[in-house]
Amino acid sequence: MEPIAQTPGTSAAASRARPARRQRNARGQGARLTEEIVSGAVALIEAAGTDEAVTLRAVAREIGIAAPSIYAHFADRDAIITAVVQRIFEELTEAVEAGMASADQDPVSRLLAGCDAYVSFGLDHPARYGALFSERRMAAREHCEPPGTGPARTGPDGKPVLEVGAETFALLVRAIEDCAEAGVSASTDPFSDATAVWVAMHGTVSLRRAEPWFPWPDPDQLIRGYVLSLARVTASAPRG
Amino acid sequence: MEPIAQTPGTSAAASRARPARRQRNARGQGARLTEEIVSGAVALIEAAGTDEAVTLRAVAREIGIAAPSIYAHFADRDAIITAVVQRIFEELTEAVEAGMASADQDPVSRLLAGCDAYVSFGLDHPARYGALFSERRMAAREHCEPPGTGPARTGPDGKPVLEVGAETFALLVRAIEDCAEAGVSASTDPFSDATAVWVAMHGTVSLRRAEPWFPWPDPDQLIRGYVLSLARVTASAPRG
DNA sequence: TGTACATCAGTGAACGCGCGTTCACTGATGTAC
DNA sequence: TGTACATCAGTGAACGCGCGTTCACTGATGTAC
Repeated sequence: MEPIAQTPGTSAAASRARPARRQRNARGQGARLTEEIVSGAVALIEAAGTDEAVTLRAVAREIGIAAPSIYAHFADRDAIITAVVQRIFEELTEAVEAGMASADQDPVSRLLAGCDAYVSFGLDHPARYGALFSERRMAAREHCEPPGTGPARTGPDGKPVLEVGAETFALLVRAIEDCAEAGVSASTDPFSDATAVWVAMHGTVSLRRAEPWFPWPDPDQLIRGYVLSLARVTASAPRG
Repeated sequence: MEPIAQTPGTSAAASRARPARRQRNARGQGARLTEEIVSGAVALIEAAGTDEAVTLRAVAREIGIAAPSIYAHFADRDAIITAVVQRIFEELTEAVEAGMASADQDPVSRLLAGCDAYVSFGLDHPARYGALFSERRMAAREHCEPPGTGPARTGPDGKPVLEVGAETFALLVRAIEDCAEAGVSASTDPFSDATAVWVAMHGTVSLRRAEPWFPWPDPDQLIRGYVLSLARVTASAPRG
């Protein structure tokens, strides 16, 4: 019997039978394990509902390697968390882009669809979303950048550079700009108005998760009401 | 030399010299330690910036007792967290009440002052505020109430009963009701509008804490803009 | 007023656990000659 | 084509730590007689 390539652990129920010795990656493919470590960490977050579950040993167990093997790919636990947050922000950005792409072409519909996708991502994947703004993630960031790096850095376009979640926020700004250019929003400062919309969406997701017993209104209605108002939309979207 | 009564540890810098044997509480005063445990836990949260710092041993160290002594007062760690959250919500309610009390008598001023106090509490005490909505607190709640307790419970007045933070939220609802009754708000559903304001305030505090590098606008202006709009205030406040 | 005793408010040692991290190592894969 | 060797991609045992929790205990405080 020849050894059979083992699918990397996709079960976060780590208490199953210890998997057989994993087949090692081929010569130049060591970086593949880097991705598996991140995926394993995300699986743990999803299973436990919190990024507190991401420990070196738990991740190693999850993907069927020995714990010290991680050190060849990440300096420490915080580095894993940082990579996980980047991965999840990419997923969030993709979700928002997909939502916008599936909407009608008019800018208000696209804005609403994007916001709807953001909130839906947060409500459908509360553990993932929570990891984006968790205390552990903040602790991980502190390791990366020493204090006194200076205030908001600005990019080549003169606008402030967002460190994480930049792409996601940029989609929102752009969507409001499109509305303003199309004459269906009175926004004169899309960046500020996008900030307001972001605050409302994050508050919605975050509070709903923290207070599930509260009689929350339907998120769709809420989003529609908030977003249209905060993005200063003047013309109603084509169909309801 | 007689033993000197020791002030309960108010220093969260737990690495100081081990305090002398603490003087025990008098006969019927055992409950006093219950309060000290909660205070010690809050001090740890304040010092570490997160409620992850609240462990039985750390709390015991903080207030100068042996770890097992806690079991006479709390069933486990989650029970401490639950008590801490109650304590902090009381503080938040007091802060909002104090803010409202210091404002002018007109209802819009009182509403704005209350909201300002809420946001200020969150920004000035991020660790405390964070504990109110943390993942650990959610985990603690799960222990308390078994699933299937049913949906939103209603109190004697027929309104849904908020489990934690009920008083704080009630202040907000009342403030909007007062505006509506005084004819300076078009709100026909103060509960829903208070929910909207709550979401905006929580989003503001929560995101600011998670993304300190972002070029956030002045919180006062933001609150004023959000609250007046979301609470459907029709008349402007007396001065600025 | 004196004394035996119950109670209260804790203590100290110990358990088993999972954790981050280190260290020396293994053994398959590719490469130089 | 064969063989010695370097490299890569990991492993396994062990460390010291802080944790939640248990257990038997201590010793001051109050109370009954």
